[in-house]
Amino acid sequence: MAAYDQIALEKKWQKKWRDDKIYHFDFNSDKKPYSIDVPPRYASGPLHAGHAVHYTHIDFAARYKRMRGYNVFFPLCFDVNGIPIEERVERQLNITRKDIDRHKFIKLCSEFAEKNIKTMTDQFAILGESMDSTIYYQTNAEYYRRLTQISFIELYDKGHIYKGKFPVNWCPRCMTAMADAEVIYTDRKTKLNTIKFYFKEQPSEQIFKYHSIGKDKRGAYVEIATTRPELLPSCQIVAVHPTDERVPWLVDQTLVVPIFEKEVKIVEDDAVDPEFGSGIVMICTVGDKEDLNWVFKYKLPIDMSIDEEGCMTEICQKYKGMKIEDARKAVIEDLKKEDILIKQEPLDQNVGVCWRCKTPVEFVNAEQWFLKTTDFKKMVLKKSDEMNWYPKFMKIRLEDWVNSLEWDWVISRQRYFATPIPLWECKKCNEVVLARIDDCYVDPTIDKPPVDKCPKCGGKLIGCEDVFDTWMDSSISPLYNTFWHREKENPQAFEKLYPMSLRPQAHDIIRTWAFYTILRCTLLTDKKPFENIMMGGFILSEDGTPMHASLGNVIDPLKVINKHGSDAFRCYAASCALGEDNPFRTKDVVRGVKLLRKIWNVQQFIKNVVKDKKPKETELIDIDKWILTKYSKLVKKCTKQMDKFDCSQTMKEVEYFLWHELADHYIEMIKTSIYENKDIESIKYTLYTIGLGTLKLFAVFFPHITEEIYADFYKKFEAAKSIHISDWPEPILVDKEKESAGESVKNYISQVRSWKSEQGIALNAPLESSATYSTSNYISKIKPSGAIIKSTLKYPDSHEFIPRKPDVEERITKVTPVYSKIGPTLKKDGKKLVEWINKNQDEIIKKIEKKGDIALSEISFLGSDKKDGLLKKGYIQIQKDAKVKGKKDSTILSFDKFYLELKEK
RNA sequence: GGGCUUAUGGUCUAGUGGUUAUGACGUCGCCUUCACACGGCGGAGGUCUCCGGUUCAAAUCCGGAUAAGCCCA
Repeated sequence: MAAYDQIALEKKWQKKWRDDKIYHFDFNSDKKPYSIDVPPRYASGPLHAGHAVHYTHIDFAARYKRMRGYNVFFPLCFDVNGIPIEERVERQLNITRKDIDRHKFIKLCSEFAEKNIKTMTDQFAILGESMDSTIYYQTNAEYYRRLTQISFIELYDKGHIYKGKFPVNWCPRCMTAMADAEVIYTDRKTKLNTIKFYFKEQPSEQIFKYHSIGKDKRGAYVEIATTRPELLPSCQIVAVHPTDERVPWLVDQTLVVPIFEKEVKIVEDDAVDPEFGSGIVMICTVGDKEDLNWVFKYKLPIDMSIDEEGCMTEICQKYKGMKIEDARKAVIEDLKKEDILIKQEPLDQNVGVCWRCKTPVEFVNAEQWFLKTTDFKKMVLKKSDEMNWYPKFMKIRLEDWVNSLEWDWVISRQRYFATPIPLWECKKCNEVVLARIDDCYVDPTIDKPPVDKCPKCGGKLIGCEDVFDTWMDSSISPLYNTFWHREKENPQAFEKLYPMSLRPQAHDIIRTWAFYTILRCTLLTDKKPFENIMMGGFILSEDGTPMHASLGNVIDPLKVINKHGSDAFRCYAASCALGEDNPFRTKDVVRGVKLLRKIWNVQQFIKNVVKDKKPKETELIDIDKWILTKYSKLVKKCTKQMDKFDCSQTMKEVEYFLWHELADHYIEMIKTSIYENKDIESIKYTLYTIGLGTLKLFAVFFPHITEEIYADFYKKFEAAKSIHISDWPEPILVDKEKESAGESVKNYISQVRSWKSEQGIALNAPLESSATYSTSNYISKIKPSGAIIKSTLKYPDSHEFIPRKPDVEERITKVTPVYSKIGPTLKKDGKKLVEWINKNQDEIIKKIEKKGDIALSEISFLGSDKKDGLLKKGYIQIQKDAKVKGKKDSTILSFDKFYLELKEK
């Protein structure tokens, strides 16, 4: 027997596949293309087990389609722009991007990413992913960024881009916009100030019975608690929770903001925490993230109290120009003087600060570029309807997102490591000059504009320093993959490849990657970007928490693979249901190891039986027709399931078939025939066909071991040089009669085996059984396989199969109702009948033993005069005594559907 | 707070209205059998999260509750 070393054979094949270019996408092929819009892996670090599972799922689809005869486009790609990489570089070197030269910083980011790309490329190979590395891209390359820029220029020309103001996180000390990821939260002690907001008009007297509402010489007021009194000038509304008992008195009333004398309305809103302060809160533009939601919900004006330098703005009147902290002190002093401050209490607060300098983060208004999205909701929904979603419910998430859109997409970022926005602006009149499409890729911070000076006023043109949101790059991946605007490289490719066949992705980025891709690609091409979209779920850690680097619970797939092998890891991956969250289980990998060994052993058996000649189709014995029918049904089912990307179910089915139907039943049954060289041609043909077929079904999941077995045995008889470019198996035959006969033989053997086990008789011990009795129908099913039954169960050769009842006294022990028959026909009466059957057991048994059945007309409440009986109608099932008397010198055992006569010892 | 999803033996999981709920891991018992003891055969182990409803019949359909996951620019 060949030695089995999973780890060694995996290494061998990974190298060979690379050398032989097995997974090559052929641009000149006549085969139908199947193009996969692979998620470009983000280059901020190596893969963890979650990523590994996700890409393995994509690989299953790629391998399946390849075996189905498609020319599979499965690129290797990486996403290499944006904040997380910048952030990691900054943290590693403990600098900010503003500390060093812009282009030097970009280079550091790029070097950091390249290192990770190299690691991940190796990881993909080790995982056995069948990507074609000759179709490669990374999103920070000029060839890719060029397309991002061209897409922007086209969208600009179509009028979908505009410039506007939008609040952004801002560190007043570093003087820079910040991404959410750069904001960290720390606990801080601050003061909660309770302030009087006077009513504009005197409210009804009844209101004063409630808490936090008062009256002084200046009039009636409500108490509002705030930690940020310096934001009073940008207070826009005041809100209470809808269940608050004061709602009827407060909502729609007008209050006057102290000091600034601004009038604001009171609204009711779920988002108010009734436990905080007085339960009445002021909403300012814009103090924190929550305020931003209010802004869009109530369409509030974005008047800012704080500017980019952390100073108070124009609207703060006499506080204008003060630093935030100074302004707060001054406002509190003034409130005290006016007797408007009721109290100050210490408060523990969780506040967002700049990760580096720990200064509290503010929101400031910044000039931003927008891509219109709210105008295209219907278009996106229509395109998403034109795609097949797997699983379907994921589409609802996209729809809900699209329907909830309230503002357009801010596509500019004040960052460095990303695609530059390809435009220049006039210093004097703000006129925008776009780059020429032919000049892209351009970097306006280095490159000259296409015209020397402003075409409108002759002013100086300044290169745009903003860059694009990373999603601007990744959301045109279908356009890059299909050679959009790259006709020179490959003139027919776009026509041939767009829309792409499959978008695989994870469900957490539906609102980003899926949405933006559908939006942009449709705006640019009028067609949907892909036909099918497959959503992977999350891989949780062993303890059930989601796997995140920050939680410290990530599992390194290479550690698992070094110990158990990639195929075993892929077995775990295959067991993860599509679209659902799956906890990682080392146990499941170990189970994979067992399955692989089983596959290996079964295949060794087949090889030893079939030997060195490919078996020809021949006259088949019953048992072969049985297993071939089951196998053919398996192939059909697997094909159907794989078409729906249901890998977990497919692997389960193949595994069950191989391990139980084939190994435990079929092989056990035919062993003696092989040793005795009986029916050998039929068996060889069956073993070869099913051996190769199941190996192919498994090849999608376990590329290494299947290739090894294929190369070692089947390849010399088959055309394909690798199992992975061989054809997906076809059903061989479906013979319902023989299938049912085979099932009877299987059940017969398994029942007698169980009985032997119960009796403590070794399974291979001889059993002195002289005859099997049953109905002629049953006997005709199992008798042709009599030799197999005898040899498997170790009966003597003289054992007979007799088509009649043995000479026994039968006794009915129980009559049970058959609900599936009674219910649908009798409906409400069915309940009574069931009750009656269970109550009158003895009577029913007696009658049946006497007359054979009970007529429905005998059961009074049914009111039936029909002659049909309970048994005839199938309303009841009879259970018989397991122990029956036999003839002299013998015992007769009763099994389900047959009797077995044993010689008395 | 909103949307979507999930809840099944100790653990993970299949389950498509039909009453005895699938399989794996673990566990217990038996069996060296010539592909495999990392194997085979068998057993024990379940109020199908909870509360209502629809139905002759609900793990399954509907409503509500609870808990968990993802997303909410």
